[in-house]
Amino acid sequence: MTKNTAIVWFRNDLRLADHPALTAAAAAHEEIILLYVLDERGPFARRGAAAWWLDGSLRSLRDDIEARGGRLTLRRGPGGDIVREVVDASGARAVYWNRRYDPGGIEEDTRLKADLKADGVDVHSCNGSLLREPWELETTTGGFYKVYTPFWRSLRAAGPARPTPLETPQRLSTPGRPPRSDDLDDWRLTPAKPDWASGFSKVWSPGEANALKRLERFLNNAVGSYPDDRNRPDLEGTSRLSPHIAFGEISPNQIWRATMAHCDRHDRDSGPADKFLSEIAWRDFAYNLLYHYPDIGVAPIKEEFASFPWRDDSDAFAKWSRGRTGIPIVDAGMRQLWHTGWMHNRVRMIVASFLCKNLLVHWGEGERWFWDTLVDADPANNTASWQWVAGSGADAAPYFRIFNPVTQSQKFDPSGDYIREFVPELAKLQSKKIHEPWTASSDELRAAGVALGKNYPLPIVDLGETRKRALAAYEETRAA
DNA sequence: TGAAATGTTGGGGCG
DNA sequence: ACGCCCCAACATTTC
Repeated sequence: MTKNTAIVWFRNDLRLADHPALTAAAAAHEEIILLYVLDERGPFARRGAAAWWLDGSLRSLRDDIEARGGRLTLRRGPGGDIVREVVDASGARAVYWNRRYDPGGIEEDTRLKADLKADGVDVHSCNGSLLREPWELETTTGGFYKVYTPFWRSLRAAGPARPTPLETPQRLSTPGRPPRSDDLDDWRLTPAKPDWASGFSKVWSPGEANALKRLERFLNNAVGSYPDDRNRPDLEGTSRLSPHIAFGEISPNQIWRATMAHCDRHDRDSGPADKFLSEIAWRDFAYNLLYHYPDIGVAPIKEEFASFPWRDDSDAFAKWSRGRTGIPIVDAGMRQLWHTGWMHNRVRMIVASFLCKNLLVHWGEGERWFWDTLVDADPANNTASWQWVAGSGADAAPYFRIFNPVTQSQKFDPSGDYIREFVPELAKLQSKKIHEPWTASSDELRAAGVALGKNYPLPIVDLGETRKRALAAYEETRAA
């Protein structure tokens, strides 16, 4: 008869180390079906830039599984239905997965779990992607945290749920007749005709092994200066782990332990480690918010924003999304996003503030653009961060906190080298003028080969006027 | 994880 | 020597 077989359903946890669902399944079952389902439904389906990453991540996972004697089964369709099919076809007695926290994912997992249990199939759901589950950390009054700083204090005191990361299973035994699998090439996750991802592979290497290398490199080279350099888009001051984390090629738990161990050995004070881990913890905080505010992706947390006078301005949005606003730091960020699938976090705040406040375009427009163009698109981070910038989120920046993109640019890209990299038409301008080329003299512009309105746009809005307009709009909704 | 407006202080030029 | 003004530089408040 059939052996004691289990299914491990991979989702945003494309790794073999520190994978609680896999470890539990491997410990209890002779044979494991390792399943990934490409599900194109819902607001958080992988597409665009993230689909490019998914392709690389799955290739890496497949190779790592095969190196351990297993097989990765690839299927396409509604996730729950496909898992059900594979259970029925294989006679598997149990299904293991690491939890999701978005409302659609929770609903699907809950229904599937009930269905399978009713038919005598065991289901085990695990925490594979958070330091602590959203229901684990409570305020002293028994509620969930809505403000980051106390959340972080609580999480830091608690530490991650698993004291040490789980080992990679040495041997993965797949049934002799494994389930039918799609061919990854047939999914065509990478672009062909206009290959907009040609720049991605120069910057990124998806996969679990590369995630670990990236972490190692960051710890050895940059974590010490992280508190100073993390806001500098012109430097390699950040870990650039975000896409690896978003696809679960590495867990926050692994990052926590490795960072602590490294800094114990190398750093007198724990300042850099603490600063870095507090940024990792923002992701946990975003999942905490997504879990407790399931409609964070569609509705403002602060209710007064329901009546905010957002503007419908497809022309301005088009210029923003393609990096043609005439504000150099904004255009540099949006072009970095388009060409590399990633944007420095400081610049994300600047371009988002510009969209929501200077252009008064609804944060949801930006959220969707980021979802399609970021390789690190994350359901919790993306929605929570956009609401944070817009001012409508929990613990959001006060609405009147409006960035001046020129000031931000001068402060965080002092030499202008970040702008020069992504807005080459301005490269010859002096550092003093590159942040606001409209203030340069006609001689300076001519010498730099810049013709405003011709080869680089004039600013599409006046920063001072739109700032006042945003404050007035906020005042309006607050009064209402 | 702001920016701008407004207020305060203190050094220096100058009559 | 003194008062006056100017204006950085810094601090506070306001949005």
